[in-house]
Amino acid sequence: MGELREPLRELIECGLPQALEVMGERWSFMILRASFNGLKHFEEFLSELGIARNILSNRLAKLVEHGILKREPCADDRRKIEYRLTEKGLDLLPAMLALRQWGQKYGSETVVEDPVLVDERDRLPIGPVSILAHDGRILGPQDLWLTRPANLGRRADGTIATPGESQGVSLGRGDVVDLAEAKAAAAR
Amino acid sequence: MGELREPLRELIECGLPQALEVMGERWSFMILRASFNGLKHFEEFLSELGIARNILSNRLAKLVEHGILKREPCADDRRKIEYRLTEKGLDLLPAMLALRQWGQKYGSETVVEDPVLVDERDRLPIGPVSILAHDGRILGPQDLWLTRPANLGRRADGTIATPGESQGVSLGRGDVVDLAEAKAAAAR
DNA sequence: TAACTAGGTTGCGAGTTGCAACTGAAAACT
DNA sequence: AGTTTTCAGTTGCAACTCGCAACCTAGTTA
Repeated sequence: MGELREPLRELIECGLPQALEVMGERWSFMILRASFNGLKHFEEFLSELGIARNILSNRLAKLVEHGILKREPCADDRRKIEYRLTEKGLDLLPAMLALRQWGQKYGSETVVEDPVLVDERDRLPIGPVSILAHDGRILGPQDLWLTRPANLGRRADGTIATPGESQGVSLGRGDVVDLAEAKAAAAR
Repeated sequence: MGELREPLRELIECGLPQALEVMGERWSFMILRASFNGLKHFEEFLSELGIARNILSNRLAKLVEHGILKREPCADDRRKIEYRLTEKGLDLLPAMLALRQWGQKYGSETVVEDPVLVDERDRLPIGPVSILAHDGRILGPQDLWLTRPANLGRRADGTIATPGESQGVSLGRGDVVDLAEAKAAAAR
């Protein structure tokens, strides 16, 4: 594995900071979850989340500004405003579920009585949010490798994969990382 | 679909708040990513992330306290301390990747030259972080349904699935949510 | 011994957060 | 019509957190 160390460019350009700009704020994920749960109105969020009015107002405005929620006046009651998830907001579902599954796996209290997310086809609980290979295999840290776009492998049809497609994700730093080693180290 | 509305119990018990307690802090995810990138020492994080010393100190301590990183004095130089990911920390990889993929998908600048996460088997870029059904099918928002544990389906062998296993995830609120409807609404 | 390095801690100003009270418009009651 | 209630905000103020710079301490190097 060649030494691969780039001139340490700013890490601002890797997707994560952009995501955190909105979702890193203290209440954003809780509001997002409430939206996934079907809440739409200001006062609903307010009483459900126990957040301060001004913060909620501010957060909702930011989420709307970033295109995660959209703000529509209600037809039947013109005081009311509906905050609904956009496509962009719905796309945060994997991230939210991954976080929640992690929190649940390591959290102290497990409340089994709460409703459960199921596959509507067979009503069985969903599995863990997973990192998939291009062919659908589930990948763990030990299966991942960080490399330069130039060193990408070739697909069966001989075409070179481009990082942009299929959500190829940059880790943003010019270092080859052996996640398997990291995993081994974690095991002590 | 029966009306399903619980007495609005506190939402603190759903995994997400527990996750956010640590990872909701402003720099936690950036530090985590740096860890995945192989950074181990205080001064490395400091210069790489551009974070303030005191905040970094505080965040690292919290991450250690929550068992995401572990703090080990370096063998060869007893001034140095290594911060390494634990198993619990490694388990945050799907959440971090999901966030990053989202940020990259909707972010303005796409830097193609950055290194890319690949499947080490064939060196092809990884796919999107996905929500899987128990049988491995990839699920979208439209395939998900929120239900009570009592109404779970049965597996092929006739056993009733338990929410605890296979990362069944509670949304924490006693409301049945039709995510397909939400998706349709998002489309405008 | 002096200088340097790694990892913190402390003090200070600026920015955020939470709480409570107030506003202003639309709906509901009387 | 006139009062009250509801909805979604805004404003003022206290408490907390952040970022910056300076300082501190133990271990290493010259």
